[in-house]
Amino acid sequence: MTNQKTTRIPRMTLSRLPLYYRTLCNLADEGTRRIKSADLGTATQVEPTTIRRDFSYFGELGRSGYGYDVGHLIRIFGEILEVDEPQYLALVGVGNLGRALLKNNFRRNPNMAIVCAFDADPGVIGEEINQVIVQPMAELGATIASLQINTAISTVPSHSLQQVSAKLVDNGIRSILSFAPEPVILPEFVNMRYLDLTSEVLNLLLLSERGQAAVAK
Amino acid sequence: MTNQKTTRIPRMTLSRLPLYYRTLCNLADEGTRRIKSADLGTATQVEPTTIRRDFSYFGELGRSGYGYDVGHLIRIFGEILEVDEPQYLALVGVGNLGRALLKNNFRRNPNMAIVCAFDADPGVIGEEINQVIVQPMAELGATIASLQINTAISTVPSHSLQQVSAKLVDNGIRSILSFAPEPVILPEFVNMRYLDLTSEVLNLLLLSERGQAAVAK
DNA sequence: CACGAAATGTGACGAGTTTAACAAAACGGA
DNA sequence: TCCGTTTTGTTAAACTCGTCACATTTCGTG
Ligand SMILES: NC(=O)c1ccc[n+]([C@@H]2O[C@H](COP(=O)([O-])OP(=O)(O)OC[C@H]3O[C@@H](n4cnc5c(N)ncnc54)[C@H](O)[C@@H]3O)[C@@H](O)[C@H]2O)c1
Ligand SMILES: NC(=O)c1ccc[n+]([C@@H]2O[C@H](COP(=O)([O-])OP(=O)(O)OC[C@H]3O[C@@H](n4cnc5c(N)ncnc54)[C@H](O)[C@@H]3O)[C@@H](O)[C@H]2O)c1
Repeated sequence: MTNQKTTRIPRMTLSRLPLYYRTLCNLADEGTRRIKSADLGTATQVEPTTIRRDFSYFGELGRSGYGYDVGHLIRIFGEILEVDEPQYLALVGVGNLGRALLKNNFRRNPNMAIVCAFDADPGVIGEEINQVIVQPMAELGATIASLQINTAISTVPSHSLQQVSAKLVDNGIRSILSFAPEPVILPEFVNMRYLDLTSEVLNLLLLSERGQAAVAK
Repeated sequence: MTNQKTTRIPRMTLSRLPLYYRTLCNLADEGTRRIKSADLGTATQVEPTTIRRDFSYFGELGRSGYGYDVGHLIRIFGEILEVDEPQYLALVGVGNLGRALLKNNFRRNPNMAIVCAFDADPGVIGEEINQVIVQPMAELGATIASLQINTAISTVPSHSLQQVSAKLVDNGIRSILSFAPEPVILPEFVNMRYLDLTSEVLNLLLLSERGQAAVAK
């Protein structure tokens, strides 16, 4: 467990990588070959200094007086984000939100896809959405084992989350993204992440009121 | 730079308020009258010390040797979050995601609701979803003016975001939550917030790989 | 009413993160 | 090739946030 040789990359830097990657891909699509931190800063709304520091954790990616090569950055970040490695996901809870995710199914990311879906409601089981057939919960274990999936998205209601996530973990899932804000108790090795749409809206409203005076950067 | 004007409330504290509020409401529903930071900590998965520090920014809300009065906390936080003030929202882009938001429509928060929806697709316009009729973009200005709305959710694709958000701002919207990760250029007084589901999943995968190589160099 | 128990509110510290400032490096035109 | 300009990578300082530790306050009971 003494894992000291790997250069430790700050959590905040890692969390900005997807943003950088996506923005760079857009720029490349528009034909942009090179970019300087200042311009990438206006595109991403991140301070140029922060961008340069972030990039520096992955080596000397740029050239002074020139900037960064967009293609090179995309290659490097794509490798770190493992966008080439197919990332298969399971979905539990095919309601309003689950259905939306399934219909879109990350169509812009060819290597990321929900490949199986589960629900407890007999009225939904068997339905085919975007080439994925909704399966009963009883088949969850066998399916994710055979597909070797270790990451799941949960769009079940709060009151089912504890039970559902425990079942997911029992069957080998190690990372869960939940859209229900219910805190759950799980083994420490499980990576649980919440995405509460209601809180996001509340935060938007909060920050827009109070941040008024103080945001003088 | 002596910025000791109002007691500035840390951003992280504010972002936890919705979690506290919801948890406290659940506790109240179950009949809990009082709570100590330790128990609220296990319920929210937040360190008790952090909870006490957070609460302290809003005054001395608790009593030593006793804990906090649940009803009192709910009142205080409800006021800060303005849950009593109805928060009406506009939605633009009634696709997969927009439809899901509209169908659910924050049903657990009685004072927060999407009250109007807009789309450019004639095939969607006129459709009624959860008592909201999808309107054409041409009516956006008049509708949000008459309803006095200043906050919007955008679920239009990336390539439409700049155009759509500019139109929203022109018509009085001051806060936007976008599900498309496209950076846009808007006046400074606009509060723009992104919620990129793809990035969220990538982050989940990235963080779960801590301990494995991936970033060695 | 007094006293041990319980729980809060906060000074202090440290880890993590952002930002300003600048020296060094590389570009590109003459 | 030379030189002013541009832009990076990084050092150091500022800032934010979470947690320890504990003095303080209040509870609840004998
Ligand atoms: N859709 C939104 O706009 C929105 C907004 C805020 C929060 N949320 C949260 O997202 C979550 C999902 O929202 P939704 O609108 O899709 O809800 P939904 O009710 O439409 O869908 C939930 C699905 O989960 C299934 N389910 C329930 N219990 C289950 C179990 N034990 N095992 C397997 N499947 C089970 C149900 O059959 C249903 O299909 C909810 O927790 C909700 O609070 C949604
Ligand atoms: N649904 C997902 O799982 C998912 C995942 C990751 C990202 N996203 C992002 O969320 C956004 C919405 O996703 P979706 O699946 O709902 O897409 P969608 O294509 O189903 O819906 C988009 C809607 O916006 C409308 N629209 C397009 N241009 C418009 C314009 N100029 N004015 C008004 N309306 C316009 C369309 O008519 C359509 O109804 C996309 O940017 C997508 O990249 C979605």
